[in-house]
Amino acid sequence: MVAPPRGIGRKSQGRKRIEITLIKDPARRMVTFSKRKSGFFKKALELSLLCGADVAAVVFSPTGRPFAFGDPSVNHVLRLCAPLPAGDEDGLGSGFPDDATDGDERGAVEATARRKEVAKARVAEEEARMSAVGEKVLRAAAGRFWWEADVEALGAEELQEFARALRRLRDNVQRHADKLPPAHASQPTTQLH
Amino acid sequence: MVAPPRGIGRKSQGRKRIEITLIKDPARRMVTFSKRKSGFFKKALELSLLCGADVAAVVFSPTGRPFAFGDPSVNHVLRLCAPLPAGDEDGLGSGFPDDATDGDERGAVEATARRKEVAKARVAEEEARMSAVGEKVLRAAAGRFWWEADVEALGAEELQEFARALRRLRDNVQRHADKLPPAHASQPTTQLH
DNA sequence: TAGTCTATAATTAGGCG
DNA sequence: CCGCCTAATTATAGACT
Repeated sequence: MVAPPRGIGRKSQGRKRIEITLIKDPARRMVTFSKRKSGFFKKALELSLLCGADVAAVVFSPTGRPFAFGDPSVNHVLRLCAPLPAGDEDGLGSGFPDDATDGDERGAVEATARRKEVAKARVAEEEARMSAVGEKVLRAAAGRFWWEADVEALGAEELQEFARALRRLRDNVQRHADKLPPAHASQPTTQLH
Repeated sequence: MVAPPRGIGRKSQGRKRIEITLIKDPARRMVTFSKRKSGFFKKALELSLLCGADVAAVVFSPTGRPFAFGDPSVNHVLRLCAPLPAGDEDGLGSGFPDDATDGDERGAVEATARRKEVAKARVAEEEARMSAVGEKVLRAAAGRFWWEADVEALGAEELQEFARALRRLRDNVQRHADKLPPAHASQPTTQLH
């Protein structure tokens, strides 16, 4: 625009702080979604370029539209998650919209079956492993509360895993503690659909 | 060199601009990766919270280590891509647990290395999952382990106390971790040699 | 629904412990 | 690797187009 508005010429108050909670107004929510989706994918791209990391991201808009980003491609990255012996469905490679600038693609169906299984297997193994550490901690806490467990009973590696888990959990708790106070307004992370 | 103002030394020169291209120095690259990965996942979380969108992201570090974020969970989001037809599609089953077979697209040596990384992946995924505030898959902790506590179900006061206990335990763990022999605890990244 | 613009909030490069 | 700190770079909420 050539001539900036005069009179009440307050062009912008600049960015305002907003609390990270579901935006009620659908319209504003979509605008924010659109902007942040762009920023999100941009971050994904920078991460892959700067660090040479493989990155894949899938996001469903509030209205259910799928968007995806992948470097080298979503399928490529997801394939890395599944070192499956059977290459039976090698013909996939196209199911996902591999660009951030798309919006109306469907049909990641073929590749999904595989991803689903892999994810399931991973979760199972991961839980088994963690439960091992968890049980050891509980054993070390015999009679007391788990948070009073005898840490010295853990090995170096277990200790590290344990510490990581704790840090994560603690941050998680902290995060919720900050925005819970408001009487009864808080709501679960996601509940759409 | 220009003599810096004597007296109190400047602690930092502040952020410097960098061009978005592969960072040569491995060490620096990993540092950047860690920081940006955090930021990236945080953006993913905010996007899901603000817009009630389902988001899933998988990232492989420069060393091949996998990290994932998912709200409500990676599996949940990916599942949205496949309405899972009535027909049986769970036939795969083989999973990847012990089938040493990997995508030999990278050679035997690297394959072995990757296997070790995959073992580590359990923890990474666990962390990512816990960081996803809306995690509902593991939510029904009835009979689960404390480390997957349903944070959202806690009241404000309980939350504070919980966080306090957590912090205390974490410090305790950290304290012991420092005393442990530098066996293999000092190299969390687990190089693939 | 997607660009533009502005002022400000948020992220983060580089250093240190 | 994690956390903290500082200062500069980015990302963006809000308002329009």
